[in-house]
Amino acid sequence: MNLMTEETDKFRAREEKWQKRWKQERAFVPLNDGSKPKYYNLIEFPFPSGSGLHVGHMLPYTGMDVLARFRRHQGYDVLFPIGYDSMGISSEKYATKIGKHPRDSVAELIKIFEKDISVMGLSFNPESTVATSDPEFIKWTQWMFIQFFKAGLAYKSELPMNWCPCCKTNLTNEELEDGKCERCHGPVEKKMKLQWNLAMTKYADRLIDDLSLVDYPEQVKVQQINWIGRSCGADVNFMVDDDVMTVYTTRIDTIFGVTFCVLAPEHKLISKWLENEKITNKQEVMDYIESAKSKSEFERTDVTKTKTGVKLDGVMATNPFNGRKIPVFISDYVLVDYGFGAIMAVPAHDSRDWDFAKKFNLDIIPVLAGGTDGAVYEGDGLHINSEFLNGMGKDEAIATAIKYGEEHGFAKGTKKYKLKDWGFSRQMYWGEPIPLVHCEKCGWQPVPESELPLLQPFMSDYKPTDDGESPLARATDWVNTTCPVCGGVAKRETDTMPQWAGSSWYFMRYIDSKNNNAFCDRKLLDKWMPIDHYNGGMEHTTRHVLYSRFWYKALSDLGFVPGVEPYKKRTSNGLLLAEDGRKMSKSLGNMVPSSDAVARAGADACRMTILSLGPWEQNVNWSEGTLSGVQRFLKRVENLSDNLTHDTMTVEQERLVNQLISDVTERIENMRFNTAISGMMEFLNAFNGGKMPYDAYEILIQLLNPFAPHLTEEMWEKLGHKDMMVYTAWPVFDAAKLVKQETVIVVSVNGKRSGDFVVAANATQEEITEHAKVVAQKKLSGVQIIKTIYVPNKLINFVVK
RNA sequence: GGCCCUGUGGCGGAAUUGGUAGACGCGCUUGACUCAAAAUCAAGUUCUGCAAGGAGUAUCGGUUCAAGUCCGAUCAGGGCCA
Repeated sequence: MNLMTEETDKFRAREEKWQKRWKQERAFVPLNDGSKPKYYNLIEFPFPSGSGLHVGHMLPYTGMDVLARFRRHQGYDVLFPIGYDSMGISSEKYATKIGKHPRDSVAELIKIFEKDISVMGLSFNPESTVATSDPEFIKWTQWMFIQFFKAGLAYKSELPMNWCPCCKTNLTNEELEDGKCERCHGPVEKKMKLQWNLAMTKYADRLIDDLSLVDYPEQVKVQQINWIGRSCGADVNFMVDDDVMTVYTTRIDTIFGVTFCVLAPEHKLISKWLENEKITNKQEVMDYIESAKSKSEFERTDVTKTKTGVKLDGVMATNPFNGRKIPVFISDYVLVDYGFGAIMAVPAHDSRDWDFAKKFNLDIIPVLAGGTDGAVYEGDGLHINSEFLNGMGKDEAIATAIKYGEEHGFAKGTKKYKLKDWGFSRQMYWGEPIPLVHCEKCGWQPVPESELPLLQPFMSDYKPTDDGESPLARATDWVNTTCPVCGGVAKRETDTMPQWAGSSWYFMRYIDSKNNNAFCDRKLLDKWMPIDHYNGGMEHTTRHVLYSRFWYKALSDLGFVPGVEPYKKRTSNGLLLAEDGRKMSKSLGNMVPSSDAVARAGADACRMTILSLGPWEQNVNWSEGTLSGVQRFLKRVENLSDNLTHDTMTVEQERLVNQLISDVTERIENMRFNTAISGMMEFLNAFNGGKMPYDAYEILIQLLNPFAPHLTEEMWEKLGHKDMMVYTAWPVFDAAKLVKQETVIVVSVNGKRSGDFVVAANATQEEITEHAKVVAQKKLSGVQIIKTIYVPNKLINFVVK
């Protein structure tokens, strides 16, 4: 590729000059004096990892930097911060790999990251940086947890957790990929352990309903709604002799078609029935339970696999609606932590139940009209074989059945969610210790606020233990403490918080990063929240974004933050892949480190290349060709500064300038950076071979500034301006000057193009029609014009026969 | 299996509400400059055809005066979920 290496040195020297000046004049520090409206522009902060920053990391930073600079030109007081998500499993793993303590490896990595970021000319506020591993930051993360604990949102419960024997830690469902550990890709086992939860499901309805208050891409909203998985259904109590067996169903209207029930292998009633010898095929049942343990949720609910299960001999349930006795099975396709871990099966109208009934030779009773014999029918139809529901449609039958069940006390209408409470315990060293102590007399008590932050003890060996306990459990001096209430003997909680804890509120610390008395001054929160624009990866839609929305709502209910939503607007960028179309990675050797690209072509060229590659939301491939094309463009812009005229602009030149302002403004606003750049290239091409009027050039430089801030500052200075470009007002266009003097009219016959002609913009329709007939003469001879369609300033179409 | 997205030259990609398909960039071809090359500048570059013309936005069908754009089916690729 033909990069101009001798030019690059010049570019680089200039870039350093301006970066230094921006820093000296605190150009990117918000004024915070109320003289301008605020704009909070946010990127997702990186976690410092060993592979360093490549051009892909720079994509969201650069795009949002263009917007930050654009908003400053528009007169906003802009907060555009960056920090480091330096607490959690990824930082710990990196430290382990290089054999250093995470506190040291994190500090080193942050230095490298800061350098890479600064040479790109990104306009982050250098005075508001935060790192989630800073003791001052941890203090407030822990403080917030304590508020949640006091409000009853944090509780301990025994849940089946995903135990990764390789990473020796428990993972939430969100940290699984295809049922395997997302970090080591190894298999995951189910393991029961007492752990801390945050009661996120309490907010499930609001997390769905409040989406109407925010501007997120439709796709993101849909994904969050599906993830939360709200369903309206009914709890129905089946009796098994004296035991109540409750099932959850969304189709209570099919109750008369129930021919069996299925329990999850972990269901509590099973162990009871095994103990009291109710179940007569004990060994078979126990074997099945054992085999289900090793399967992941993914395997268990895979609809394509054949159903397995065991009948519980000796157990019969009674359908409360008709008194019918039905058999009970256990099967692994029923999950213990959704609903009650128990379902009623209607084989005639559910394919999973159908498969199961066929395999075990069970009755199939159709209760909806419209099906055919010998096949499952999952469509709608009027109810049959259903006593008092006969003849009803779905909605009416559901309402009637719920009413009947409620009147008789064996069913009630309820809502259920797929969303689970947030498993908040981790068994790793490099996480915020959960700030609670357990006293025999007083139970769980929060660490007094004056003792925050509660840091982990220094441990040189912080590898997790083999038995699933946190490494902190080995630090007995630290674990043994006194009860903050009664002063008696107590033990500290040894589990730590997940990676997602710090990132759930970091954006508020940016606003007031050095405050010692509060996580953020309330007046400043009122001023800067909510975030006006938050851009980040699509992969965070159901994790980070949902967690932080929950966190914010919880703080809001406790009166600590204004409003109920943290992010007014959310956008997502695509991935920047390597030139070969694969993900950039060290091991594939296809990585383009940003520092390397800057060294070869300069920061301005690098920034514009990243944004030129394709549309914002789509995945794009890095291209060295684009890099050299952009560098050529920048060189031409610079050379043009020696080729300016002071002539007044022609009418056509004025139109081009106004059109450019209009286009670039609109395209930046809509994050269509690739076409904003190509628009400026077109503009330059329109002046090929000639001179550009001074005024036109000055506007081009202003529009180009957010993309190529260094070169444009240099040219701005060369034009004789003393002030820096950072706060110059954005150019405005005159709509009256956008009108073309002449337009090209396309002539078509029956929709097929047959020529075009140029006409004055003020020509009448009659003149145009006559002219068009001449142009299309060949195709119009010997035919009859039935209809003429005229699209003003664009096209005229003759419909002929 | 469900939900969602994408499919346009040799390549990356442009095309308000349906209204000139291929902007812009890369690459390539030719020319100028040069002993030569690089860089730069100029012209060209969807396919087919000498040309007039014809064909053309994954495939097939539909709606419309007019479809890359809207509708239906199919195929291919990707994402999220189960």
